[in-house]
Amino acid sequence: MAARRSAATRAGSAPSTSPTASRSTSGFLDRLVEAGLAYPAFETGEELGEMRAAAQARKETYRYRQREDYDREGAHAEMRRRDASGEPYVLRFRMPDTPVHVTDAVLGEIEFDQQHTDDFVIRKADGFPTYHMAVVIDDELMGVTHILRGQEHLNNTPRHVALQQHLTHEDGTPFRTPVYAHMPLIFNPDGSKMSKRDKDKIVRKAVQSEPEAQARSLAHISQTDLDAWLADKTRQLPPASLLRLAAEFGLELPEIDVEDFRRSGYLPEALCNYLALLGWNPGLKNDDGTDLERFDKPFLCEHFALERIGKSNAKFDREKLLAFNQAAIAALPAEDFAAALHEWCERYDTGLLDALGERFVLAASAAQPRIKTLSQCREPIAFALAAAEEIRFDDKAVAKALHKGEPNGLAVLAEFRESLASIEPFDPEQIEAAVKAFCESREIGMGKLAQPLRVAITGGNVSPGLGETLGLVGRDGVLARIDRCLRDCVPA
RNA sequence: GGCCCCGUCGUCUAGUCAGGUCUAGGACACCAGGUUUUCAUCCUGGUAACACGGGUUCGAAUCCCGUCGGGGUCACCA
Repeated sequence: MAARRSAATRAGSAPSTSPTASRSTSGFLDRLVEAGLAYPAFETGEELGEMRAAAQARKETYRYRQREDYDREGAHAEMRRRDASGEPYVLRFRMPDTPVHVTDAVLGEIEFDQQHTDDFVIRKADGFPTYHMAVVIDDELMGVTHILRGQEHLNNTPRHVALQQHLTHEDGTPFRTPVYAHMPLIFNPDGSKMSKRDKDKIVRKAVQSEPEAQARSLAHISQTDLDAWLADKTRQLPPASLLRLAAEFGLELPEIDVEDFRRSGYLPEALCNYLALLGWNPGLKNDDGTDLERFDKPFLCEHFALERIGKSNAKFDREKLLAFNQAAIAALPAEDFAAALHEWCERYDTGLLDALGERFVLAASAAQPRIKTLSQCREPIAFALAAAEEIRFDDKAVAKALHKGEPNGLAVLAEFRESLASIEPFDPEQIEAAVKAFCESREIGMGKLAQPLRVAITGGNVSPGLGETLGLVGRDGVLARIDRCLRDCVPA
C-alpha cells in the first residue's frame, strides 16, 4: 500500500507490476548503442566499489560518468569480443547533458540538473534489462498514459523521462512521456514510512532477540529460508508463516495489506473512504457547512481529480479509520450487516458461527451498534457464549444493582422471574414489552429492573438492549441465570 | 553529505494558484454537559494550529528571500 503504483492504459490492458519486456528490449537497446546514447561498460563490481569509496573519502557523491577519453571503437570491439565469448558486461545509458524537466500533475514543474544523475545501467551483466529500462519500454508498449506512484519514485523520473526522450521504435517513432503524478507517502504514527515490510521487521526483531527460539518451534519454516529471511531485511515471509510466527511470539502485527484490514474487520467502503481522504479531499461542503468527507465509491469516481492531491506526507490515523468503520457498520441495514458479519466469520471465526447457531442474526443485531470492527463482534455478546455457571458476578455491579436501593434489586428480580413464563414468543420485542409492563405496574423506573437483570444475565452492568440480552440467552437460560444470581448474590 | 519534495490544531485537512470577507473552518481524538433502562449511538459546548526571521504591501496563512524542521533518494533492487 505504501507503494501505490498504478497505471492507466490507453488500450485498457492490465497495468504491469513486473515488467516482462526482457526478450523484446534488444532492438531498443541496439538502436541506443548505435546512436551512442548507450554504451558498454566493463568495470567489475569491485572496481565500482573502490571508485565509490574513493569518492566518499573525498567527500564527494559518486556518480558514474562516461570517461572523457572513452574509446568508442575499442569499447565496441571489446563488446563484440565478449558477446562472442560469453563474457559479461553491462550497458549504460548516457544521461543527456541538459537538465531534465519533469511535469508532475501533483508537484508541478521540476527541473533535475543532469549533473546529479549518473549514467545508469540499463542492461545488467546477466543480460536482463534493469527496472528503469523495463518499465519505460513496458509502459510505452502497453500504451500507458498516466503513472501514479509514491513520491519515493520522484528521483527515478528524470531517468525515465530521459529514456523516453531518446528511445525510438523500430520505425523511428519516438516514445511518449506519460502524465506523472507523485503521491504523498503514508507514514506510521511514529513517523516511519508505512511499508509492506513493517510486519516482517517486527517479527524478525523478535526472532533475532531470542536466539534459542530460532531452533525451537519454527518447524514450519525451513532453516534455509529462515536464515535467508533473517539476514535480508528486504525479504518477506509468506503471510501465513508470518502470522504463525507472530502468534508464537505473541506479537501484534499492524495492518498493512488490504487482507490485514479485512481480517481485522474493516469494511471495504470504510477503508476506501478513509484512504481516499489521506492526501486528497473533494473540497466540497455539506449543507451544514462541515467539510464533505464521508462518501462512497461512485462519488469518488465522479469527483476524484489529480489536481486536488496534496503534496505533503500523511500519517495513517487508525483512530479516524476506526471511526469511519464504526459509522459504516452502523449505517448498514441490519440484514446487510448480518450478511457481512457472517461472511467475515466464515473466513476468520467459524467457531463463533457454531457457538451461535440460530442465534446468529440476533447476535448480529446486538453487536452492530456497539462495535468498531467486525473482529470485535464477540465482545458485546460474550455473556451469551458462556454457560450460566461461567458467569462471574462483578462485586461492584452486584452491590449497586442488587443490594442498594428500594425496592431491592434482588427482590425485583425474584418477582420478575415469575412473569417470564408468560412472555410469548420469547423474542426481543415481547421481552421489552414485558419489562416495560412490569415496571409500569410496579411504578418503578426501567433501571430498577434493567440493571438487576443485566447483572443476573451477564455478571456486569453493561449489555446490549434487554430484549437482545435475554433473547440471546433464551428463556431457560434466563431462568437458570436468575436462579443462580438469587442464590449466589445475597448480601454477606 | 549532494539532489529532490514538503511544512495550518495531537492527527487528517479547508483556506495558498487569482493577498482583505480568516478574531483561521471541518473531521478524528480528548474534555465538559444533555438524551437514553446500562453500553454504544445521538445532541450541545470546549481546549487546540498558520515552524521561525526578514522583505513586498494600506493589508500576508496566502507573494519573495533566508533559517530551521520533516521526508524521499543517491545499486548490475524493483
